[in-house]
Amino acid sequence: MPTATIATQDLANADEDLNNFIGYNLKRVYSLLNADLIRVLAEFGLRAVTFSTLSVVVARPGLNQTQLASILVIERSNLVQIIDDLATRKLIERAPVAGDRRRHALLPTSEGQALLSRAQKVVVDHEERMFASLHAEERATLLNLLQKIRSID
Amino acid sequence: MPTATIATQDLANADEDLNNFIGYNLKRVYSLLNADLIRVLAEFGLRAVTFSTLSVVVARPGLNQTQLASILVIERSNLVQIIDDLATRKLIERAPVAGDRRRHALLPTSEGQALLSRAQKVVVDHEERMFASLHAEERATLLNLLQKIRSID
DNA sequence: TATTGTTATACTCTATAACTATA
DNA sequence: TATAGTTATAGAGTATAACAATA
Repeated sequence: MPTATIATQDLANADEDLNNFIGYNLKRVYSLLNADLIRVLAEFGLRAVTFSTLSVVVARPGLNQTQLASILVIERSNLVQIIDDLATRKLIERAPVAGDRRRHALLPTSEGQALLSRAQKVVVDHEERMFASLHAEERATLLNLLQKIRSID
Repeated sequence: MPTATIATQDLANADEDLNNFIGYNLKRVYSLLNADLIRVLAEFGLRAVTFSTLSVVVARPGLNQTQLASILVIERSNLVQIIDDLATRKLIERAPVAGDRRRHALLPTSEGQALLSRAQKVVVDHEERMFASLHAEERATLLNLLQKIRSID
């Protein structure tokens, strides 16, 4: 065996320095979650961002695109195709706003609300699976810690 | 004021449904962290993935690209340009492996080790800043919870 | 036949600049 | 002049297929 190779067992902890960083672990977890979320949302023809957008439109009907972009922290320009996607599928609609013809009030259709309801259940199941190694209190702690970090923003 | 508009104060919690999902909070935190990490690593001409790669090469000199790709969970094909980048800058080198001319043993240069040392300090500072709202025990808890979630993989 | 590194390519996500219509 | 929505575009990040060299 050549001297420059390394034993298989040593590979397990080869990223041990990185594992001390919260950010590295967070990215790895995010990648795992995201891959599974993409998979489960595909059933509904949704991506993570169209799911999020539909959620906010259902929760706050009447928002315009600038407000929505601000809430979800995405560029207005990138929101256009997201809204197009949802509107083409009749899940939301762009309604005219009285008094300002520049704006569109975004409203969910009943189909949009129904699809969101079904998708939410599947996302809850997805999280149940992904966080199976944590008990309820640990999940609550994790949620709380993440929200605390977000509070710096 | 048109009926379809919404009061400013209602915008604050417009993503309240999403905020019940750990995944949504995790993505938002990841985005915050990543933006700051990109900023601080730019000083060293590093990206997150070149920093990670350099870390593993320094920790485990002699790995080949297939092993490294497996450790970092990135495609071998995408690793090529990452290694090219680090090698061009003389931070690592591709050394021949005795007995297998297909493989390269990846070795850090002393410049690579020195740059990594300096970059690690800056990444520690970056995490210190980003997690300022958490005390030491909370940070340890967060790290532990994230590693538990990764254990399903 | 299988593996290693590589190239080419495509798709998603994200960021920026500039346009139009309206205010 | 400023704002809302839009278009175009470019840069990352990521995934897949196929190839040459070597095992």
